[in-house]
Amino acid sequence: MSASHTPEDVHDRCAHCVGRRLSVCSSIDDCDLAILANESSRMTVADGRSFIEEGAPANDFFVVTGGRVKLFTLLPDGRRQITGFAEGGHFLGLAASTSYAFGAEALGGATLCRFPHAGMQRLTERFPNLEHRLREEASRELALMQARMTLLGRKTARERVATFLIERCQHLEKPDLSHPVELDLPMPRTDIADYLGLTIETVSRILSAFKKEKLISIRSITHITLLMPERISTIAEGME
Amino acid sequence: MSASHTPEDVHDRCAHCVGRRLSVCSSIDDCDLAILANESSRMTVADGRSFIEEGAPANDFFVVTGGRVKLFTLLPDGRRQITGFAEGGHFLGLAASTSYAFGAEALGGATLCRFPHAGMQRLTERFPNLEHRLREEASRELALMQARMTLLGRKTARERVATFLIERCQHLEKPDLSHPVELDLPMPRTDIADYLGLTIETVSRILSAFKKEKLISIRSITHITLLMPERISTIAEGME
DNA sequence: TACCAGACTTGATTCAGGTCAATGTGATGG
DNA sequence: CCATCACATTGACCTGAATCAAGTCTGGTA
Repeated sequence: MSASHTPEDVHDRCAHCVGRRLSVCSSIDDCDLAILANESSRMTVADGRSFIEEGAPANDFFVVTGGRVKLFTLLPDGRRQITGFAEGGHFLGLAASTSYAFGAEALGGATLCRFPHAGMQRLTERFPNLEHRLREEASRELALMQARMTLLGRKTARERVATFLIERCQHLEKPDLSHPVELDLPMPRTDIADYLGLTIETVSRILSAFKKEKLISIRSITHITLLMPERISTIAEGME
Repeated sequence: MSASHTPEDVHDRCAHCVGRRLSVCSSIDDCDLAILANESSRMTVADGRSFIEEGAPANDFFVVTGGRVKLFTLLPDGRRQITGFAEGGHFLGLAASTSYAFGAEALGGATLCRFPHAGMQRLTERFPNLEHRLREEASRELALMQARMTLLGRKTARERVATFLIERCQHLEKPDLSHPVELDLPMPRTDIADYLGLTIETVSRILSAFKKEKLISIRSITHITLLMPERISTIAEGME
């Protein structure tokens, strides 16, 4: 235990963390939380600041404990593919062997919990269930990526934007497509475009088209209401 | 031990399998091979036959022990995205929660080793290292998918085809881009197109263009020689 | 040897989405 | 309250890849 924390402090840090509810940390018993806390450290990242460099040696895992981050890969000439957005509870760093396969930066400020690989290994040795939980996390991510590859390889711009809107719905606590849904889109259009493999102009045009078709209403740049979520979902699946 | 196999048989089945060298099975000691064999069963799949149905309950893992398979997802109207090709040693089935996130079928005939989830769980309980190995496998796959998303979202047709050719090189035993490389492309153009998010016409045209530019020579439909692998690699990275 | 079917290539044309260029909007600070 | 700046929208035009439509090649078979 460090000089700056009593065991109580350390225990509490993990006990009240979103990761405790949502992430891999749930596989550790209350009584062992101090061990978990001792292998991890908190950090905050300011808006737009990068905390994982693509290609850098992969030394840490991260859990997003607050705010949002974006994950991306770059081509040498600067073209960017955003491979995902992550928020509270999301586990980061599995897509890496010796070096990270992606970069990551905060989207409007984020807090993270960092687990050095060595510490994580001590944890998995002590709590075998954690290793299983990590694999589950990787599996979930793999399944998502299958869908995203289909989006990028085979869907039209309209279908991509519709899929994005529906995805956002499903990140809400009670996803329900049978009634209008209010969405907050915290990322700029550039990020949406780079996530969907489109340009900002195309994203903008399609949102405008959806508005004209009364599928959505745009209350402000970040605040969109899906008026007919089920129709949008149909478009998203390419069945329109 | 079953009626049809002596323990020796069972042991040998795993001992001489490519999975033993290349796949997750390498995390189990020689002396325990019989246990591994007892939790798995061999199967062969004829060319074009499907053995994983997208959306079906995920009950098994598979190791490719011979031949090749293709993995894909479908849209309701039949558009297809091939998410990967797998050959000897490849572990399949991690991209699934309760149901498979992808379909799989043999490409020119394949042999597989099937591990029911229940049996795999018994194995991971007995051999904790195996669970770690599964996670590594998932991480490797995740890293590959990052690159594939960038290809599908941000690369031009020319860059995609070049990337595909270079990827094929790297599947050879001694990848070396400093000299001409002979490649065998066992998949039809349709599969290449569905893998790259293009049409067969575009794939065909670009291969023809590469031929005209003396970057490759096409000895037969399946047999291509990369004359200037490093130039192709440069194109693949978008730096041409 | 000729025929056929399926896979591939090539060419002509179209079109979805990109590019380039204004214009609009809304938050911040003087 | 206006100027500024970054971001978003809209419009005109262009282009890379899709689509549509012939050919061509290959291997199997009779």
